[in-house]
Amino acid sequence: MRLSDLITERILELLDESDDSIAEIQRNEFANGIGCAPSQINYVLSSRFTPEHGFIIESRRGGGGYIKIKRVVLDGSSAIMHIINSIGDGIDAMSARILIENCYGSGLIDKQSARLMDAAISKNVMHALPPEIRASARASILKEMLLIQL
Amino acid sequence: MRLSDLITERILELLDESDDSIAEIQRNEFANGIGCAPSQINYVLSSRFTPEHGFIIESRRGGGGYIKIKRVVLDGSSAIMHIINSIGDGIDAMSARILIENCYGSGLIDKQSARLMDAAISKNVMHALPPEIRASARASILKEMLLIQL
DNA sequence: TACCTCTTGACTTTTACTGACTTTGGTGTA
DNA sequence: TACACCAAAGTCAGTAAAAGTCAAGAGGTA
Repeated sequence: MRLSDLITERILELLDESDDSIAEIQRNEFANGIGCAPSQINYVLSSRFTPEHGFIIESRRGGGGYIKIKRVVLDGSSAIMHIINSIGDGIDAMSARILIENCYGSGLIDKQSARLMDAAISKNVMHALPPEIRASARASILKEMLLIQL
Repeated sequence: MRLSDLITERILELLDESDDSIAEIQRNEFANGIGCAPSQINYVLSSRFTPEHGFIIESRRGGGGYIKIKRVVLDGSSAIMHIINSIGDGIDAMSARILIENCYGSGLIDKQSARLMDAAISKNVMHALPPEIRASARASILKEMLLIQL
């Protein structure tokens, strides 16, 4: 198993254990418990705990420093509207997948809808389109599909 | 025996051995065990393990990467599989709408799925694509979305 | 022959991980 | 207060480990 997966798992565990959806760690100590370089924690946080994934990070350096990982829960159709607006005219494959995952993770859409969205913008579909219009095609498909979730 | 046949056989074996119909391989290692170029695995996957054949591929690059081959259909005679095969390389807007309606009417898909399919191939989406590829885009989107209903 | 399937290898892109160096905050002391 | 020092976290460039892409050629087959 990858280190980054292990780290992700541990953080999610901490989040699940806490009742306010906040995990607080000390970077060096945490890295030590896992057996990796401290900077690896930053790598995982910046690649998997971004606002797009539905998390907010807050930290402090110096003596008694810490890192707080907060899970933000979106709700309601205003959130969907907000997401639709954030998509803009184009979106790359990775961002789209993360967005769908985040919508599902925060309960805005159900699993079946998430799977259908993934299918609609899947590689097989995009492959049939000219590369230069894929981003905008993804965007418009996603937006249409999110619209009916309102 | 051709390499591609051998590779196909090995993957099918792995699928049969697994109890969840998912074969997970590491491309380089797998290619090495067979004695072929790693890219040959991609060739086999893209020519014989397509959605039309009833498989879904998922992969990840980078350290600890993998390729997952999922068999989504065990019984090629299912109604949805027939419909997927009947779509072909292209479908016009009207036929697509009727097809979705029929799937819903006959209970093959639920209402939410039908609405999402309509949204994914709606006028707004198609409008963003060059006219000459709309039929094929509709077809591939529909096929992908129908596949996950299996 | 002409066409299609296969096969390869060079090159690209993505992801993971580390370590050296930087920045920031807290604490103790003259 | 000012300054030195220590204890954190942050940054970044570099390396390695994967999978993806594509063009070119080989080999069968109608």
